[in-house]
Amino acid sequence: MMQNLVLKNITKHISLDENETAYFLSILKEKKYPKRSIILKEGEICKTINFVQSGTLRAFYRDPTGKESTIMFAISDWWITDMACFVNQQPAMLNIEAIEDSLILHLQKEDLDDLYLKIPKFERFFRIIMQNAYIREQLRIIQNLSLTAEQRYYIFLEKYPQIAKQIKQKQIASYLGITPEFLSMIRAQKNK
Amino acid sequence: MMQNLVLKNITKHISLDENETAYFLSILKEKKYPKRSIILKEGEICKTINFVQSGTLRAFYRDPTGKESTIMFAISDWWITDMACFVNQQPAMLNIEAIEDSLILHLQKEDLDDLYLKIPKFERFFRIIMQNAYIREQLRIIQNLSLTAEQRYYIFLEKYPQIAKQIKQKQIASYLGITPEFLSMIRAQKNK
DNA sequence: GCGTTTTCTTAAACTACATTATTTTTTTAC
DNA sequence: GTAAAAAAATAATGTAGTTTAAGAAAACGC
Repeated sequence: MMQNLVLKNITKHISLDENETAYFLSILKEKKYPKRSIILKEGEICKTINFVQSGTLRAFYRDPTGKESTIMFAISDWWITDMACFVNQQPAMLNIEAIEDSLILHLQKEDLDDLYLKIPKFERFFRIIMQNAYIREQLRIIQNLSLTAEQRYYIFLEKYPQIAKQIKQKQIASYLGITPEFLSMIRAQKNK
Repeated sequence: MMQNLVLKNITKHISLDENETAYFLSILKEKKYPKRSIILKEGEICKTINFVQSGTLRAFYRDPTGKESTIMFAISDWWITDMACFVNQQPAMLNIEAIEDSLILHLQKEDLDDLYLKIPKFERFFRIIMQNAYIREQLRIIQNLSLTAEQRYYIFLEKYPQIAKQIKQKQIASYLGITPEFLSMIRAQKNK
């Protein structure tokens, strides 16, 4: 079960033989996180990139006044980390929390660096993962610059119906960059 | 000269032998773009990823009302394309224009796909390029969500002083997601 | 070098969204 | 199941940034 999902994720982009599969699985560390627990806390060094086997995670930035901005959600079959912190092994800007009970596979920085050398196909795999992440973030920037909050809300609902079902409205609001009160107003409009 | 800059850019992350270098250079196509000329037009298929050897490019989205949002600038030593369009060979969302006379090296999609197979080290190279792009875009999202326009303006000036010197204020405004009039107000404040 | 076009500035009126406060609804903890 | 806590809704007031318009400054084309 554990193997299946992450291997299926990998083999969307590269194929692995038995040895490679065994080696890759051997460097993953599985860990359970109950709802509301913390996977990464700002200021800590982010040692792992994380695959969500089940559950839901949320990455958010907390500004000096305490205001939270949700940077991304990750559900089953997604990879998530504070990439800046992970790559450069610097203190994390982001917090990552479980918003449902979650089962996470951790891949350590050193193990990933080794993996790139031992099985260079993983360069390809993560090249594609990074490429997709870049494309996603750039599209989000375009939308944040050119659309109203209301338009962004309905696009979010369409694009991530699964996630929308699982999370609080205030978390959607903090992803859209608006207050929960204003999101409430947007939703009230709909029924006019 | 041409070789030097792009090779220097590549060898920051991977090393190439003579044959590899020659092959890589052979698939690049150099082209001059005078100021105000168009490298990519929305709706076209984006066939190349582009290295700026000299000059300055701007990628922007034009919404249905004609309002422009600048997505990125690229100066000497940067890679730029409409990545979503390039990767999936779909019609471009973005326009890319030269805002100075520019000398560009084009790398075609098919040639890059071949390159990944012939010299897999380039998977690593572009993995790192994509990773950095992702990190940059994510930081921009964090800043757009958590900072005021004024704060974003001064961060832009600090982070990209080179670019700031070369471009029009209205282009900075459209990168920050504000009107040129409001940027003028911000700048006027400073002198109080 | 000069007329034309584009960019920048200033200012008044406007709007999308924030803030604060109160009430209602939903979720959580035991 | 129930009390307490958190989330959502509603509404009044406030503000960061927009719009429109007009004049001044800078850049451009020939």
